[in-house]
Amino acid sequence: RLLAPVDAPLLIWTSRPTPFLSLALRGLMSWWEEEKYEAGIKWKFLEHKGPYFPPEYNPLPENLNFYYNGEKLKLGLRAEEVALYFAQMLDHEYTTREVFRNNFFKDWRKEMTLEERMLITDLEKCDFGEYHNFHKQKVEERKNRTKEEKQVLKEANQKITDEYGFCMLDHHRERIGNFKIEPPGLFRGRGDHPKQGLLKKRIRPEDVIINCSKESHVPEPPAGHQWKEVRHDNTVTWLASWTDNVQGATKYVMLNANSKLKGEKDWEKYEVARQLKSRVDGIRAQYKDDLKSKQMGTRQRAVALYFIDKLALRAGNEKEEGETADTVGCCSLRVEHIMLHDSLDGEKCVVEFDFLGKDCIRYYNKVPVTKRVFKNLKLFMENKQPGDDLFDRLNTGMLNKHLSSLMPGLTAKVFRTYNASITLQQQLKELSNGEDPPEKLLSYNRANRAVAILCNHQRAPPKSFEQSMANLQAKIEGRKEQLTLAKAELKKAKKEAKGNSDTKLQFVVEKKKKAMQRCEEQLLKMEVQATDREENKEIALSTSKLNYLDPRISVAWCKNMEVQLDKIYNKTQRDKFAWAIHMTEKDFEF
DNA sequence: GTCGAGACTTAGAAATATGCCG
DNA sequence: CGGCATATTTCTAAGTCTCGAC
Repeated sequence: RLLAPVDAPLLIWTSRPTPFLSLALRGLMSWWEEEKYEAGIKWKFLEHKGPYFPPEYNPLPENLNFYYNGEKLKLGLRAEEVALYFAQMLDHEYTTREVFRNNFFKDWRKEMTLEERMLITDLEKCDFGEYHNFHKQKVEERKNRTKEEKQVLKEANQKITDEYGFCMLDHHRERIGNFKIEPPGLFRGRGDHPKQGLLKKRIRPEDVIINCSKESHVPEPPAGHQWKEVRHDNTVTWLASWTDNVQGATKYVMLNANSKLKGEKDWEKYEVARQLKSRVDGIRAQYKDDLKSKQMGTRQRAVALYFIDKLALRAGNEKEEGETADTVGCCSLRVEHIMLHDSLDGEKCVVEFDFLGKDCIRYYNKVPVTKRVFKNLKLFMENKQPGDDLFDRLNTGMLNKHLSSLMPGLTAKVFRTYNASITLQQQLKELSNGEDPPEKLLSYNRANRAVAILCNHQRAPPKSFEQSMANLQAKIEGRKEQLTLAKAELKKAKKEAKGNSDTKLQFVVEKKKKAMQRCEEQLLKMEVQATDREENKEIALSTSKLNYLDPRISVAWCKNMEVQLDKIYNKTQRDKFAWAIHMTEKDFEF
């Protein structure tokens, strides 16, 4: 375990607690300048108002009807509410899926009265049309709200945030990340999820555990209700929790990313990754050596580590079958997920990966590997069925146990952080040659993009992508014409001014020149933007920026390149990375 | 060693806000 | 100044990893 980040300013000031404490107490110090608590203790004082509950169900107007088999039918309140969840989603592809429909129907029937259940036995015979239209109408109304109405709503929301969105943690007033209890609805899993469509039930105060300090004012449950439990556990960071009925998982109310608790953890994460930097050569030498081991388990571990390091694959924990979509990571790869090519496209020993990873995002890649890795893979695949585990003698527990013996704090995911950050740093060095601001930004985005590609961070292309590209192209053409015109005018003005000492004419030349240059600049800016956008069509940059790239690399780059920080980090991101912005100098090296 | 619960980070989609252009 | 594209925020699912019971 790390006690303190490697090159952190001196944090442990136990020898002079008084001035330190008073500053901290008065809120004059930033958290990254404060002393840390002993291992495992996350806070000494925690006070909050409890989570915010969504409004109760508001019954539909009397005149709205549901039809079963063409017959008008008045549903009871509970059945009506759940039916509306489904009706609201009718425009979504989800509601056409067999699994979604069956799951919904099964759970919906549980909410029905006995009579309703006797009657309604076939989802195909259900007509939610009026519910659906009612919902669409509501959405339309929401869209058409006047400025004044929007303002009123905004203020009401702000009031809720002011009251429930903050807590006191030690001497800091901190923003809470998700202080709103998740509203009920139909479960929307990603990809081919076996539980899609199941009813996600309404959470009541009786389901919620509150965590706060003993000496704090315990939050009041909503009128007429009780909390499930109030506990005072300062070894955890959550303020409230409940169990989700669909997956049986615990959900938490936690602090915002700009908080002390989250920030410290983030900082520590990058410090561990930097430690890996200085040890990675040795670790690579070792797993290369392990490829020859007599122990099959060791060899499998070595190949897995090779993939995790080279391709930034996730660890790949086992998953409970039938509970989630069928996705894999490194350790859970199956024989069917890779194909071996002795030679492909002029390269030798090529492994072709094709599998669904986290969030059912497809990982597809063709990678040349070393002979030894290739031979090992052949061996691991011998006499196996497509559905068998590739690494049958390995799991994430064993892998991480081994890693933590190589370096304290080292786990599989540290390689992702390390490789992402080091790639950004290298790319920024290679790509940036002092140019115009838009070109510098393009370089930054390209470096970011290299990381996003490494980590396989994808997105659905924006709906209006083609249109917006075409618009931009048209604008570029327009600007080009304008530039030609501007150039011609400049030439003309120069000609007129030549051999003429009239300062007025000289002045005109200057003016035309400026106009031409401005035009040129704008054209360049647009062309750069077009390139950037095209390259970014199916790549999501935000995930790596937020979770994998040591912000100090970016802050140092901005300082060196004289780029405004807000060109690469928006307000939220600057808040989250305040610690890095505060402490980073030009010479920072990851 | 194995297993499941628990706690926390990482993820892309969807909703909402912003701002730009005619 | 309104409509639309883009940027930001919100939402919550889906991972990783640790720990304690057996």
